Amino acid sequence: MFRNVGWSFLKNKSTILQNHNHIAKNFYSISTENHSHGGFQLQSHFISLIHACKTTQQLKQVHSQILLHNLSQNSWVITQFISTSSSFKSINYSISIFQHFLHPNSFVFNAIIRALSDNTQFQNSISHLVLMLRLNLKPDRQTFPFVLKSAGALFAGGLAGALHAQIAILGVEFDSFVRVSLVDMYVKLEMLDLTLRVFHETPERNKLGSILLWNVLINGCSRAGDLGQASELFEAMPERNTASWNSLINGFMRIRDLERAMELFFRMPEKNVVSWTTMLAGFSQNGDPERALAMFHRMLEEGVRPNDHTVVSALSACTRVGALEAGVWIHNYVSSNGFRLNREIGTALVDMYAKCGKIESASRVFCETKEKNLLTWSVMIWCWAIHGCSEQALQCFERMKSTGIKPDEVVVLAILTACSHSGLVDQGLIFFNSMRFDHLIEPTVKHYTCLVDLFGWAGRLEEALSFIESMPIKPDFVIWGALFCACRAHKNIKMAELASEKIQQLEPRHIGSYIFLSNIYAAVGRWEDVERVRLTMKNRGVEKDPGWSYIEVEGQVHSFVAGDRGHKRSEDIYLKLEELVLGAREQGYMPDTGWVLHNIEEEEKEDALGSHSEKLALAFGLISTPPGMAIRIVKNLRVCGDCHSMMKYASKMSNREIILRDIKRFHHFKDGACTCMDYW
DNA sequence: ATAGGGTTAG
Repeated sequence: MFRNVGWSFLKNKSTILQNHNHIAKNFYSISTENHSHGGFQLQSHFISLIHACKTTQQLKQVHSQILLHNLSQNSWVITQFISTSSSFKSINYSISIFQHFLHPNSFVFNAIIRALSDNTQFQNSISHLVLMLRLNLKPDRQTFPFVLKSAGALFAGGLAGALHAQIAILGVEFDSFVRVSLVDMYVKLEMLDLTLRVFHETPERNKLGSILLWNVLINGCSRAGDLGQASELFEAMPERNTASWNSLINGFMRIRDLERAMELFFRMPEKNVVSWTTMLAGFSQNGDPERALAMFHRMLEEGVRPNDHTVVSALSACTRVGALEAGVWIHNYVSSNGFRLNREIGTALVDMYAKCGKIESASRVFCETKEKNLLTWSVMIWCWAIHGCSEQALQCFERMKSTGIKPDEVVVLAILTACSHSGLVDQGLIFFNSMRFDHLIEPTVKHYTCLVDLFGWAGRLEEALSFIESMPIKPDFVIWGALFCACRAHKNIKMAELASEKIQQLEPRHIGSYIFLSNIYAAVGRWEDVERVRLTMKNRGVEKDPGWSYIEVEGQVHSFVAGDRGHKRSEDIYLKLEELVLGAREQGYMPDTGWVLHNIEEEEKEDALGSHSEKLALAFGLISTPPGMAIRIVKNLRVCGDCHSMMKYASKMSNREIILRDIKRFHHFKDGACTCMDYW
């Protein structure tokens, strides 16, 4: 009878309460909590049984015994049960046990609130605090740390004050655990002034043992980018541990001060896996994936075992530079060192393979990854999209929806991108409208840009323009840039000039606007206008984006900038390049000087077009890999049109596949053609 | 007689 009484919390809370009161009146006397000596022994016996369980399977066997021995209403046993199944990530099992418990006391509530918080059901954990208060049960010092963690994780700023007040009312404000959690919640909510206020109100703050409080605070200052204050606190604190150092290092990494971060890292007395991971992730995020990977190998040499975070960060570094071999090495390392292919690692591997040009391997790992969330699906769909595989992207999207996952604005953006790369105008419009009206997602400027690409690719320029003009939000320079690219591809100079004007109004110092304008003049051979733009740009001192290309050869990543002569095989590279140009000319290649503005400074020093970073990487790839082997190049900007054309010739002449990733998409060159169909 | 807080990632 007891077992059949379930609580469905989320559906109707007032029914729950009526249920509870009814049950309380009628069945309280049959409570099986047993205070006799024999009952205590039985209870202890089951608690040790629960603690001995290693899997949910075993736990379920103990559960059936608990039911047989009439202990399913014993709060001591049930508390242990909830915590243990939660630690096995079987949160639904924890919830079910809780729901079959008729008169939960504060211990049982604390257990479920903690379990929900530990299993990222933050909203639900707060709902249980509310329920607890409704049942007139007093939350205590054991309740709040988890509730506060949930509020921080939910970024629920509106809750902060109410929880703080409740804590004060219940008189647990100065419990050290509650205190740390309170400070940490304000940190997560990015309320630095309140964080500091709570810290300064803490009487114990200068005593030994308050290290956590200081660490949380240093982390808060680091997140807020106030490294001056973080450093001061670090110096002033009564004692330090590895986490203190780690938090400060992370802060310097966040403000891109690699030197200070490194200095601290080398100076710290003891490094743990977090220290190494923080450095690795910091290098990777600050555009130095090579040093990031070096960190990974160094930590292995030092015998530090990486954890999931480390692996994800290392894979992300590979992804940035297209280091396929390094990525495969990490994949092997993970498989043979007892790492589980969980959601985080699975997603990172999918991203790595796809962005290194191995879309089939990405798809395989995606299938092997059993735990998928919205992010996992988004990454896969996004990858199909940038590879121009719109059919797979659309299929994947439908499969995602059929598993019950609701699309968000990011995944819709991926789908629209897929449509625009394949000219699926009508299909794209259907998704766009479905996003707004079925899923009630408000489109962002990025979605509108995608639609402009969509019309543009299909050559429907008038529709693209009227679409921009009818947008409910103000068009930015990126969207005009999209229109501009469409005009260039379809040689509509009048509309291109309009777009270019808009771009220059919105972003007068942005190099893109000059490049755009120069490109369009070059496309129709108005060379004096090209020169005029170049001079304007020079006079205004517009800085160029440094363009670089990466290529991995034998597990080693080589990077090139335009006009680069720093590589040790530089001479051979330029010889090969000359040979390529000559060969291509015989086949009809003409240097497309409309693209020189990409590297205006080098133009003065070098033969600008001829030494773009992607061409150097290509030449190096050709001379340093065996014939027939595919060449993979990663470029940080959009590939230049002249290089794009050269790649086509090169793929034909060398009889090789060239896989080039630029900032926007993948280009697969084969037999003189590219999968992007010359529109990107 | 039940029990707990911070640092790294996509």
